[in-house]
Amino acid sequence: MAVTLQDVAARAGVSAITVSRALNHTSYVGAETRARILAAVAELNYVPNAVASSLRSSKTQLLAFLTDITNPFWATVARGIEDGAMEAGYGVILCNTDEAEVKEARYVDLLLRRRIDGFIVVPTRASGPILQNLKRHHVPFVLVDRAVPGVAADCVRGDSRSGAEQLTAHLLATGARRIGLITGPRTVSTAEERVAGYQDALRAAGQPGDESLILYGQYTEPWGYQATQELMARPRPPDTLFAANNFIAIGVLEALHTFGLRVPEDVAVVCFDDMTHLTTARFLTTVIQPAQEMGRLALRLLLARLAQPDRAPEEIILPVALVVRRSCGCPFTAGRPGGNQ
Amino acid sequence: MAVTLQDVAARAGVSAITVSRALNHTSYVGAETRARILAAVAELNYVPNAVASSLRSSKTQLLAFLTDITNPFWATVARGIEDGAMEAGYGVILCNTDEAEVKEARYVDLLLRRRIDGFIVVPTRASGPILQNLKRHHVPFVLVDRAVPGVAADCVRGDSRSGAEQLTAHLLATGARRIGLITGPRTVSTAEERVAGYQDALRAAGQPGDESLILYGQYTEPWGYQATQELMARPRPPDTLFAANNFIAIGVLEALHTFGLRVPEDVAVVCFDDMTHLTTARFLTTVIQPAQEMGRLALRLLLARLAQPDRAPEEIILPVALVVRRSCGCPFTAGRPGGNQ
DNA sequence: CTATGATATGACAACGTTACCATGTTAGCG
DNA sequence: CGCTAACATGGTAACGTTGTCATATCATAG
Repeated sequence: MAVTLQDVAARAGVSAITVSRALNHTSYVGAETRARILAAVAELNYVPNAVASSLRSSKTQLLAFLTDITNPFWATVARGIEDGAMEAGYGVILCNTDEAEVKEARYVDLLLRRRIDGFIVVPTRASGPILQNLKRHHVPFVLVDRAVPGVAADCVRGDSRSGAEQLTAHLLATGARRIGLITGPRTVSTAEERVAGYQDALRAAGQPGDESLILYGQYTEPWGYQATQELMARPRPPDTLFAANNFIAIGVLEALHTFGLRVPEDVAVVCFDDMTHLTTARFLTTVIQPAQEMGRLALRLLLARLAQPDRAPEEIILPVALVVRRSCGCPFTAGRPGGNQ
Repeated sequence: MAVTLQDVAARAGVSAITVSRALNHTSYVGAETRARILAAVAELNYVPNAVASSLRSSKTQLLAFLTDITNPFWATVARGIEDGAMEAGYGVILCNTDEAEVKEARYVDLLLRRRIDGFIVVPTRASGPILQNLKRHHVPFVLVDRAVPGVAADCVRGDSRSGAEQLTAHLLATGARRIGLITGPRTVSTAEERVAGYQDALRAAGQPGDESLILYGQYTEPWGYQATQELMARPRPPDTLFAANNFIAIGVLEALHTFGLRVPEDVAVVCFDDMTHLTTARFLTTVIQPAQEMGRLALRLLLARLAQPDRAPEEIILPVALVVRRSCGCPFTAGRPGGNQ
């Protein structure tokens, strides 16, 4: 049915290996021969069979990115990965894990069978066993955004702690008294790091800090909504809300809206992660992480490891940027309604 | 290096084929033998090699979804596809085409080499040649959201025309006089269908309709922004803006904001496509398309075609739903600030 | 008691490519 | 002029699985 190397070879009057070499530039091939081969390829409409090639060479030239691509932040990271991968001759399989270990494990299994060359993973703390599994099978992987305790691996992440500290310090400097922090699950390192940064800033400002203002939950909109309701219903509600990621921020804004509270007049709001191309984003004071860059670097680490499997694990911590816009209600933004960015 | 069927077979004291059959439930295997095989698999940590399997059986059990996954709408469709695929034993490769034919073509090429079993594509009109290429290679595909003239294929799409008509009729019924329509590129069928629906409604209302109020462009935020600026700067600006998709809507809102115009007090805004979990969404009057359902159905069509390659092309047109919220400024929404949904 | 079909296992070859080894030709160099 | 190295091409086998054909046992039906 399908056209094979043999067919092309026959048509060009050479052997199959020569055709392979011509197409893969893997050895010398005479100029004239090459021309004849290319002609035959075009005439027969030959499409190389990567499956056979992979079997023989035990390289699939495929990488996988496991994350919740529903979140535009990760979609952007994916973009960074993809661009670089394409350039290096790799394809990328994007897998929607929904941050659920069950789906994650299932995908890893599926991809191991497919003999994927390498993984880029946005892990949770529960990913440990899954990553160990990858190690056992000697499949290289790189972590993005989050560290996993007990797993030494290449990793690219933003400086959550410092970012949260900057954000909190800014709030304190411009008059915030009680800052509610709505963060993600304890199983995710960034959730705790952002808490740590928040506490760093309070400590530096000589404030005691009220433990009850810190709510752990999920990195989701419903959690932002629910936590806001809870915080604002208290006898002494916070005057400022710090959402630990973009989805939480959306829930926060929504909840405040239903309460009839204005931002920033009644309550100031800030968040972590940006949501480029979302109206709310141009309004929110936030800490921006270089998403695309993150992807690009993760890919670079993975390629490096593919080339040299036994190199020492490398951890890249990317600087983050505080972007002050209107939602925190501070006076510094007067005159630039759209915020910068 | 890696454990193979042979190794497992040796350990279990049977032949390789028996192991294959035991694992794939593809023929009779004695209960005791199966147990021994499964034990051997576990002890040796055997992971089947799908590459070899694919080569032999000429089925990869892989599907691809080509679209701009950066758009949450498509990410949701992807979810629908994935869920069903997983269930049917297929993996899905998500590919970010950015709606650019160059990337689309490159991916198709890549995936044809990999002998993907089938494609689900969100095409543009320029996709014609690419789809013809798929046909030439007898690789099944299904279109989503958009028809491509001259290409007979399975297709799932929303009823854009009717949706746009409903939306426009609602606006006219509640007092809109001049409705600016900011739509996508002429190369995308939905962009024109939404225009057609808009015109249907005007005609039905006995209104002449002002051609200059219809602006074709891109399905992107910058275009929404730019088009809004242009429309609102005119001597007789529209009193209502109809954004033909979610990204455009975001640009529209942003532009109005920089103009200092309030929604809906100064200008009413409606759009097509929903943005679940976005604050702006709960505020916008919109036409909702069942994204996840769309994906699920597209997958079902593809599976049907895989099972029976020569069946007649099927086109599924999904009903869409008008959801009235606050942004259109009509009185019907009084008392439900959050809108429904 | 034999025919029939369900049960259970195996041998062999093939899928389409590339790794490895081999061979020959030509050009350059001492 | 013989020797090395770059250039050019081919043969054979192997990657790990499964399609196809073959064989054997056993129970049940006629």
